[in-house]
Amino acid sequence: MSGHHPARSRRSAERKGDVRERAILDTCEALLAQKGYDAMTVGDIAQGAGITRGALYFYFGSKHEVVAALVARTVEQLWERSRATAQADEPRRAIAAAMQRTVELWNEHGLVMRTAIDLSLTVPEIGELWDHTADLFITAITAVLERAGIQAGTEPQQASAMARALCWMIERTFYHASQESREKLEEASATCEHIWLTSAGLTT
Amino acid sequence: MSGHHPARSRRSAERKGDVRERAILDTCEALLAQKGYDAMTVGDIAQGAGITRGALYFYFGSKHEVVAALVARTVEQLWERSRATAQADEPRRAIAAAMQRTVELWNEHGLVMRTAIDLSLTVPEIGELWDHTADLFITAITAVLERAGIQAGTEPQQASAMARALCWMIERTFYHASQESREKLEEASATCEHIWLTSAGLTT
DNA sequence: GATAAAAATCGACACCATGTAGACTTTCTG
DNA sequence: CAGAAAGTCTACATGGTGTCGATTTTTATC
Repeated sequence: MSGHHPARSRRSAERKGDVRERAILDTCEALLAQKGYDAMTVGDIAQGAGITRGALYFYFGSKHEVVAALVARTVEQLWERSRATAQADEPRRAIAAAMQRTVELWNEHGLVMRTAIDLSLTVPEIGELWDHTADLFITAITAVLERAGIQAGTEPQQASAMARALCWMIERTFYHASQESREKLEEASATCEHIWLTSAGLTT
Repeated sequence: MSGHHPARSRRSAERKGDVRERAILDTCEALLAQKGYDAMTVGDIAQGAGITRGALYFYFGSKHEVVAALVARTVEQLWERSRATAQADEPRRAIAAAMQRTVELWNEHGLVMRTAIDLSLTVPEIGELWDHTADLFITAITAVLERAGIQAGTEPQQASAMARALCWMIERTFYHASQESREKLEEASATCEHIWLTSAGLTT
């Protein structure tokens, strides 16, 4: 809109391709919601993004790469938010906060997160992304458990192993609940929080 | 070989097709282990079973149907064994027994169970099979929790919801552990058992 | 054990999605 | 404005799925 400013503003740091690339990922996300991964064809994505299949392959080498990039984009947001969250807090409070944050994550990005989980096996790159994400959560949970007095260590009944199991519990429970409704998610969250608290020995 | 017995033994209650069908499922299971679902082609399965693709389609309508039948075959074994297990027992003992049984299940059928989970989304028939299986487990866990004194009901902190979360925890934890090694599975089992016990209020 | 129906098998084909290749057009850059 | 880089297109090659009709084998029956 009416850019009457001097030369410098001409800076097109934003290549046309950057816009297209974003459009592709956006379309991919939308189609994922509409038809699911298998039914979604590369042609569909291209069409949605306003180009042909051939052009799409200029940006991504395969259907897998497209969705991997989508997962990467989403997961990076999660990481940023995780990093931004100070987690030095009293255990009970930390657990409540973590669950609250997780509900938000699944509400906002449930679709892509479910897709990431579903494709972890099929698309190695996505598998790594998701494993890394899980590790972040496991580390965080481990820290809370230890601060709550659970013995540190990797034996079956020590913090590390318990955190892993709790992480998978949350992942799977939210995976299912987020497919149903926000209410189910809230309930699932409450249940997971309760089990986490109990496991941490924080039974009131 | 030299069947000099009377007429009756001639009973071919076993159609040739029954043998083939079994061969197809066996081959499918083997290939699943070798190359995974995506890489495994219908031609591969047919070849392994000693027939051509065309012949395979006489038995099953699609690749999906083949693997769904394989899952069904496996899952029916689980159900039988579940039914055979008397579960009226003191909670602590019941939990230990259940986990023991679950380890055996995953040791024997881990591959097919993982496949079932992976394809639950893609193949509706498999999804139903697995949902039903999960329900059996959830019901069983619920019963144990209630007998251990957890309040019955479906609110977030009551037996039913907790059982669901615990079930998913076990599913996911075993899913990952069974991909690694038997030792990991044992450890995972111990961890899950510990969390289950704690959640049931049976903390020694 | 001959025979007709049913069961099983095959090979060829149509279809569709993926990914590749090369020519062409637009956009940047000096 | 000219050349390079970025972006786009159409056409094609490949490979896997599922269908079809013809054909052979098995099974039941007399």
